[in-house]
Amino acid sequence: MVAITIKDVAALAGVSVATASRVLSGSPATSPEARASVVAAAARLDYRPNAQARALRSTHTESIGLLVSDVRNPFFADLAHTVEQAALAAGYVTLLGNANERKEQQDRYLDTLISRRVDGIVLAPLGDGSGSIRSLIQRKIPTVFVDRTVDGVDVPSVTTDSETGIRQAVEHLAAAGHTRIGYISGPQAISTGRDRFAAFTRAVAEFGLSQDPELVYFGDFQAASGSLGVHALLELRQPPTALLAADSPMAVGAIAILHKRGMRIGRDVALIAFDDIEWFALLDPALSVISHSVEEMGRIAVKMLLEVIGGGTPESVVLPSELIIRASSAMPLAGAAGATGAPASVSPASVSPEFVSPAAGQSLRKN
Amino acid sequence: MVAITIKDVAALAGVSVATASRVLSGSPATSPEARASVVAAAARLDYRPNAQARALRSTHTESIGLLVSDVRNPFFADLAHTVEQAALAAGYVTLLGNANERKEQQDRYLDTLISRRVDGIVLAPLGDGSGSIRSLIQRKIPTVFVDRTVDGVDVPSVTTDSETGIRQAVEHLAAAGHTRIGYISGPQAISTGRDRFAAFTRAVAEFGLSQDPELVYFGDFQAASGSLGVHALLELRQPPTALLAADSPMAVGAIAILHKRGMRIGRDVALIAFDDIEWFALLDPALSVISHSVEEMGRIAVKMLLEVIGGGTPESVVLPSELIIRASSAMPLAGAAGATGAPASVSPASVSPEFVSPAAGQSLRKN
DNA sequence: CGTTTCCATGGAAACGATTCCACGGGATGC
DNA sequence: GCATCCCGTGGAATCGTTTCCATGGAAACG
Repeated sequence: MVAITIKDVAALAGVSVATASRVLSGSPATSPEARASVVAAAARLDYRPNAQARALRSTHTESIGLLVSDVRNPFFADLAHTVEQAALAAGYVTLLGNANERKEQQDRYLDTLISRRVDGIVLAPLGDGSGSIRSLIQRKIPTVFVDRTVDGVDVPSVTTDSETGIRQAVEHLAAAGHTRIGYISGPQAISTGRDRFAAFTRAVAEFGLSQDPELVYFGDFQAASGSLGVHALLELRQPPTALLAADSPMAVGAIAILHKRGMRIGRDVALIAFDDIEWFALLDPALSVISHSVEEMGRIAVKMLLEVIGGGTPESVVLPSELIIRASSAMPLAGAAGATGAPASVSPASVSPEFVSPAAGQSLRKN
Repeated sequence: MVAITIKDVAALAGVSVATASRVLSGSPATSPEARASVVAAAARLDYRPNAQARALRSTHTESIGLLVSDVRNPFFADLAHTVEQAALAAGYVTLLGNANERKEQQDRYLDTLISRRVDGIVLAPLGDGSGSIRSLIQRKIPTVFVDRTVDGVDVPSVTTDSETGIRQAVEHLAAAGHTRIGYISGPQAISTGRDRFAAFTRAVAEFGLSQDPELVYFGDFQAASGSLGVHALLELRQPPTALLAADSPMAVGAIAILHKRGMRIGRDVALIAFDDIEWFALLDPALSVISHSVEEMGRIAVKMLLEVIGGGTPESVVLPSELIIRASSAMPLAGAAGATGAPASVSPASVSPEFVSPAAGQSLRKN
């Protein structure tokens, strides 16, 4: 770790450090000769400016922080990817942190991002406005929330309107004759967990389905709780005939346990997941999902953050969600009144043909 | 962004900055009274030390960099997670970068990590030893390679022994009567791409299977190329009866295109993927995989990096891989000589859906 | 030709922390 | 009771860079 400093460059180039600095940071007040020799010297020594020192003096770092709540959740992995690409295009490098759905870790990362003086932060927040989130606001560090919000904290955000998609899903299940829908909810400490649960509650009431509180299992947005949720719901005296999972990892956990119990998805039980993940369409039966655009969310979040950094105060954006019906929920409930009843007129938002076509519907052997 | 510095804390506490610094960094040479008042002042002002300034003076930052080649690849997402947890346990915070399988992005991230003076770097390298990797070595920045290596660059690494798993997979397919295995390879510019391809070539020769070079498609480890690969392989005059994908995203791409073409995995064509991803077992048929432990890889990588930071020179570690047989490859090739291993010279071209017997095993119909 | 303007340059201050060094006073040793 | 040691403390140097300010020489102008 032998350090090569700007002094070495200046010495080799035969100029002062001030001139070397000017050349290296592209100040116009330099002569061609100085420029040439400094550039040559820097290249020859493979000089890398010390970002700490640079950031200490000037107050921007050309970097942003992105703190997601779980990298292993494909939704956030995709989000990380799009945010990073968008930021790169704008000349910023993205430091990615993983809160792992834990408040202490979120606080810890937030602290390091703050003390590393990133120019701005894109955050999928967790918990309430206490702890490091409060500091973030007080310090007026440019921040935008993504996917989630925090009550009482006034920060521009990009979120999804869960209401529409969930309403469509419930409507669709009701039309297929389901009256008892099991809901695997996210935690109520997270805005998306609350919003989606509220939307579900309203939809169930609206379509006259069972409001039995036992039909709701509160998970933590991670896979294991999806398994536990299915387990609990299927043990009920009157188990649900359809399941709705509030995010994709919980859906994965749900599918795993359904397999293990020998339940056939799409026949013995319908399943719909919030979040559209590439390979959900590859499952057999393909999984019906409530889809929303990660790419757009990431792109807009970066755009908004740049606005905040530039001193603006952008309006929050709410992106739409929509139901995509595939085979996991396409079949009417066996023996249900629904097949003959009025709800048959319900027309779902969108059906992607390739996933419910006879080709995909052909029988595949299962192990 | 009003800055609260240690000066403010010292002033409020009524001590000098030197004393404040000592208290805040836990130096023993402080009096209880000083400690109390400084801590109180810091809390009251919500003081966060400026990491830049701190790192400028002391030469360590308590942070490591982790540069993965593709966050959206679940293998790397999992790796990121385990590395991050292991590092956190050791008191380091992890800055995650995503090279997106592109050398320029890798160089760019490496540069920023270097100039931010991380204490060490865990890198899944890309390309040859040129560019920023060279700088890394020259500067003697503690580094360990993970998953991949770079020829001619002497850095401790944690990798997987692809040979065993791939040999098992080929043996297994040969035993099932397959003679033409299509291989969807990774790029030859990446060590794992080369190693796995070489292992495949050797295994195919060893078991007397077709060495037709047309049976190999060179992809780029990303999903789209898996689709292209399947497409190309199935268009051959003599298409393969089994497919082996060198990583999981390409396997996903492969599955998608197989579905679209109406090919039934496990019956019309066998499929095995390198990398075990949680939900591969949830597919129907469940996917046979060559498995290796991400958790261990991440844990060991961090342990080795800490050793290097501490001045040691740990030995490189090679982790085992093993075949896990599931339904996607479990069925013997119809009309083949059988599972005894003697590969008969049955023309694979004769295999088409019509000839596949309704099958042993509990065949489940799908909706 | 003399004065002003311009501009590349170097010296030095500043950023916010850590840390070396010197100092003073209380406790200790003889 | 005097010299020594220890220890908490403050002043100041330091890390590597940017940037303000002064300088001096060349160009431009009258």
